[in-house]
Amino acid sequence: MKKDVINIYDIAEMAKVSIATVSRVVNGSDKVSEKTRKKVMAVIEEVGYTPNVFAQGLGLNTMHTVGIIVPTISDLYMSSAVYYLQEKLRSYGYDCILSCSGFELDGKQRHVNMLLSKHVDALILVGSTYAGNGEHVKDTDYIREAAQSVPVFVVNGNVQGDDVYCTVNDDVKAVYDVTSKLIEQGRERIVFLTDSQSYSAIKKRKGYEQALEDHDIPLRPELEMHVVNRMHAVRDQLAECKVPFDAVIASNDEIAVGALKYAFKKGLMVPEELAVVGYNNCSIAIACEPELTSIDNHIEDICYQTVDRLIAVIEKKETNIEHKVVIPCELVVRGTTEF
Amino acid sequence: MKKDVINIYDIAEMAKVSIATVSRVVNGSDKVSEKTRKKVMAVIEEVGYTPNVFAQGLGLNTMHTVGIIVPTISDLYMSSAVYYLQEKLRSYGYDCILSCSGFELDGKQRHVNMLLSKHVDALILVGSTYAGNGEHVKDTDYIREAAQSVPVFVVNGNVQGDDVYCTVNDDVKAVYDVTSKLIEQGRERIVFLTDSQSYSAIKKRKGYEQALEDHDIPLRPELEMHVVNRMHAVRDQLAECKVPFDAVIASNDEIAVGALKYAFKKGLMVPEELAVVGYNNCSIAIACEPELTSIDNHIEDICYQTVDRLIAVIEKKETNIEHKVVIPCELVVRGTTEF
DNA sequence: TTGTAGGCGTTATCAT
DNA sequence: ATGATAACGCCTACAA
Repeated sequence: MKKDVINIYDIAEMAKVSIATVSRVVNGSDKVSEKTRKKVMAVIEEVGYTPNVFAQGLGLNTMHTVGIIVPTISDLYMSSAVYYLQEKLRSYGYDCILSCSGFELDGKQRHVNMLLSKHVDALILVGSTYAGNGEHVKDTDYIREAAQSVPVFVVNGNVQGDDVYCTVNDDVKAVYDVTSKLIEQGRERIVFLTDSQSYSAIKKRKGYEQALEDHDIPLRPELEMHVVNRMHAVRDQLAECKVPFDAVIASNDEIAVGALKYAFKKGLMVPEELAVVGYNNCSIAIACEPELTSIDNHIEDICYQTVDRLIAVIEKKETNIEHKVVIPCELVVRGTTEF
Repeated sequence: MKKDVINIYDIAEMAKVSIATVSRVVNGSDKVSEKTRKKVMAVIEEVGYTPNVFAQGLGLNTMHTVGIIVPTISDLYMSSAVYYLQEKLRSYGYDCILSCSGFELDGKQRHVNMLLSKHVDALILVGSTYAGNGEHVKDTDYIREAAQSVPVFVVNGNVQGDDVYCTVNDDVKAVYDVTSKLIEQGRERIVFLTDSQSYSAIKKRKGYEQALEDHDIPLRPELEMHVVNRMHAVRDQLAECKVPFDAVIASNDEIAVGALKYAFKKGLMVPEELAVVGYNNCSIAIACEPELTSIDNHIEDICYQTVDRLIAVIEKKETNIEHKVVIPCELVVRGTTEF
């Protein structure tokens, strides 16, 4: 019982004009008399004609679609990023094909190629995992290669290359500032927790280390811990830490809540005996008690910035688009610190 | 610096065969001699040829793409559903176009039509919001209309119609069972909290009311509260409740955590003085303290069921596909109840 | 202002 | 087993 698909010839016939004229009307050309336009529009409205996107795509080699790749969408940070991206893209008339690549290089490459073969107009990679860890430049070669076909935009990661555009947070400063605040309140044994070696994790660590140095506090390797991104795992890993500590800075809110659970289990007062700072300011930050002080990365701004530049590149063919835009973070103070 | 796009004619020329033969090789036809196949494949590999999807789409009228519509992706329930859906679809060689429609009828209709005009092979609507509230059958007419063009699959919602397929949870039973358990432990004043009038909210309420009735406990309208889906709002709304209560069943985990925050503010012991049960068993359920007893809806199963049937319908043209599949829920017991 | 015709890259139906 | 050719539906010079 499929609806009969009607095409431009049908409209042309019904309106007693040529298909060229119908095409002009549909595409808003000004070379059509008002009278014919009205006539054609009437027919189009009546039968509810929409141009066949495949045929359009074939000729123009674009379907007004951009590919969005995330490691996983099942994560509050990623999903809100995708939300803002697709909302903004849609406002410009673009659809998004979503693809979850996982965290492995192999998967990333495969998914990039799959989307390229779909002739998307641009590619957006969401998450600092796509920026590699800075050690092996080769790990991001596939991005530069993709950018030879289509402009690539990286959200929260920095990758250098022609036609590669990045939007990142000022993570170094954000962590530097909050670490300094903790130090100035007398905390000296501050734990830094992260679950990856990604671009943004590295920046956060840098801010942490820089703040310690600038306050003449020796770095203690035991306090920089690599953890698994699950709350209970973090709690248990902290319990095994041999040295005492009085504050925790985590690279995301889940990990921070893990630290909170550690405090709860140990019977430590938060924030008096242990201060905790999270990252991303997602809804988990207000689900716990006390509620979590967290660094908000203004993901909405990042996404809008990204899409605006994307449109400028692919539609207006603007050539002087910034390759790297930095969005500031904001410290949202709640109950797990004494700020 | 775009890469030169090479097409089937180029391959044909380089391999000294006709385009028809190239097409056969690409599509794995068995009417090609092993020798020519080798020859053509060699050329294809060498130059890295991939068929133009637009041209394929134009001829076959499909691009192996399904449209997924969610009210918002920025929600743990929706995002994990989308994760499982797209993962499974991709394993079958299908891509997904994602679309966030909001909760209003108007937006839903618009987004459905937009995806239809993209000639997706099927449509998946995620969330019971698409099932209407059961009062106005007209509210789901747009779904039946869409199903005239393409099969429609509803995740967690029940809509009747030709070529409309639904996968839902056994919400009535899940809530009935947990309510009964609470009653059997001596709780008599059980609050039921929901933020919508959706299909699944209605089923949950039904389970709640049925359990009370079966245990000869009078329904109290004051205890069935409609709340805003934000933790602090729930907390404050509960604080204004005039009648006492000793248990809360919430239609999602955020709302349940709101109840937890109410207890914390009032200084009530959980679960001794107030038991709390959430729904969806998302990561928020383990972020709070005590951790939340929650009803797990096995969203992974729902999604896999959905995609399996989708493939059966659109590829194998099977005709005896179940229009409604029910997946059981599972009660995950944690610290907010005395089960 | 309007119409004609060629091209976009496949797939599929014929012949051969 | 292979090749020639007609769709598929649209856009857009170029002609009128």
